[in-house]
Amino acid sequence: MVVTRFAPSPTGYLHIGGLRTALFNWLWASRNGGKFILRIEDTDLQRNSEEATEAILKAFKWVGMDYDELFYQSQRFDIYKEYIQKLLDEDKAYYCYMTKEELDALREEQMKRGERPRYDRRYRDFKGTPPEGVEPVIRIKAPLEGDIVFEDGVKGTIVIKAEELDDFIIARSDGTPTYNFVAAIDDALMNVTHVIRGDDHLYNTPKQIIVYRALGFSLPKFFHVPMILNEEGKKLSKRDGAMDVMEYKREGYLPEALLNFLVRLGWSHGDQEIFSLKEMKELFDPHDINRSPSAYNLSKLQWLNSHYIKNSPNDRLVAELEDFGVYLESHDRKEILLDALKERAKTLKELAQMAKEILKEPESYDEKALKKATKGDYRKILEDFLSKIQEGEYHLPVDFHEAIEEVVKANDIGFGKIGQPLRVALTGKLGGPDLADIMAVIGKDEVVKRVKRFLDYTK
RNA sequence: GGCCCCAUCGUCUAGCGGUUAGGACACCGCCCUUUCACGGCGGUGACGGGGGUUCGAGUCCCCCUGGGGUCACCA
Repeated sequence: MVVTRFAPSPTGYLHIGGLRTALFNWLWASRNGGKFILRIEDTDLQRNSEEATEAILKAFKWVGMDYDELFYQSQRFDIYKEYIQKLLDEDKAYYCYMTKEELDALREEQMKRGERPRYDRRYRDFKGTPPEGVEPVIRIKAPLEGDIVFEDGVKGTIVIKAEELDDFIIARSDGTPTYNFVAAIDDALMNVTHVIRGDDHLYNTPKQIIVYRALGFSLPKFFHVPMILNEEGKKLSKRDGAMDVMEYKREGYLPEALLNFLVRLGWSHGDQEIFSLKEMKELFDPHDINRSPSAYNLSKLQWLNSHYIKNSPNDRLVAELEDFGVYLESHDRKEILLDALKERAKTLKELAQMAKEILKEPESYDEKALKKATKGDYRKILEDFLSKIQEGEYHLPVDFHEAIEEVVKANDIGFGKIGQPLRVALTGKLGGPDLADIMAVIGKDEVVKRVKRFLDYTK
């Protein structure tokens, strides 16, 4: 069975790059009818926080990614201890009594000599009496010579010389195990078959392989996914705007748009751009992941988002808009409103803004729009229109449309002559949905009220 | 700096020795239209440079250049 996992350390929110690797793992498990594990890597008691874990779980929930199992490494220390002891017993790991200060000094000296800083293995075969008052760390015996070779599903064959590695620490002096050790143990114990992760982990892989071998575990397949760059092609950082996945929710993005955007970063399927969740699950294959890093680009995300908004049923939009302060549930013209608006919104936030601009009478009139709207005999035209609609029943867009047509005909003018002043009177600015739709949404009385107010204002 | 990875339009990418180098976003123009959008049609625009291999290289090899990653008692 295919088993994948996403293993974040809870030190902050879930960021966009993390979400993509999680997505890749999730999709691959799903495609194979396998299992997707979420594993919280909280072995460093100093750094991780419960809020961060909550934030990650919340983000998963928002995008709709479900996991089959959830683990916290902090609850598995007993297991790790057992394996550390096993390595100690088998002489594959050892206590190292070098203090942090001594290590720092060694590093500094090595740097001065132009060497690569690393532990010199001085306690590897230490048989004497340990120094007093030093709580030792435990190091693993890494191979002294040869190469560590593995096949990466994205990058191809990776060869790391043994000299590049040192006897890295598997347990801190306080007894807690470290990342490279526990990651390997858990991936093995949880029967993870495909490790898909950021390529910043490429160098951890040989270290983890050392652990696998020392314990006789069989290796999973590795896929190291290139990082996501910012729009300038540099490393993505907090300054590049939205890093937190939940920020996209706040900005009015639909989760399916975000996922669609992310799945196409570093992966493609011919010329296809739009992928439903179902299609992603059927088509995604980590073997097709690109070898080169890709840059984040907001306008593509916006395009995708507007696509998904356009294709959302109105009742979904009604529900989504409540997060943005627009409540349409009981509005009897919400279908007309939403149909007119969803064609032109890039985000839910914009959609909400546009809805508000129609539902509420304008607080002010845009200066430029005012100039354009108050040319010629706009007053007479608007007054004609007013007396026209005050006579009869006007409810549907077609009713209002007819009213406009009649005024146009009676005055022998173009549609624009009444369109512009009417639009500004109604919404305070140029641009926006069909006038007849707007009027049907707000109703005849409100139309009359707004036009009168406009006439008054421009007197 | 050592080691490693990467390199097609501005961006995401297709390409897997022989293509007028294709698509998408963005941008520009035209059409549709009461406006703004949507939509339709069209356009600008790329194989980083230099050597090889080959009858023939975006595709294979080497070098350069340029990006990126990594060198913790973090993960």
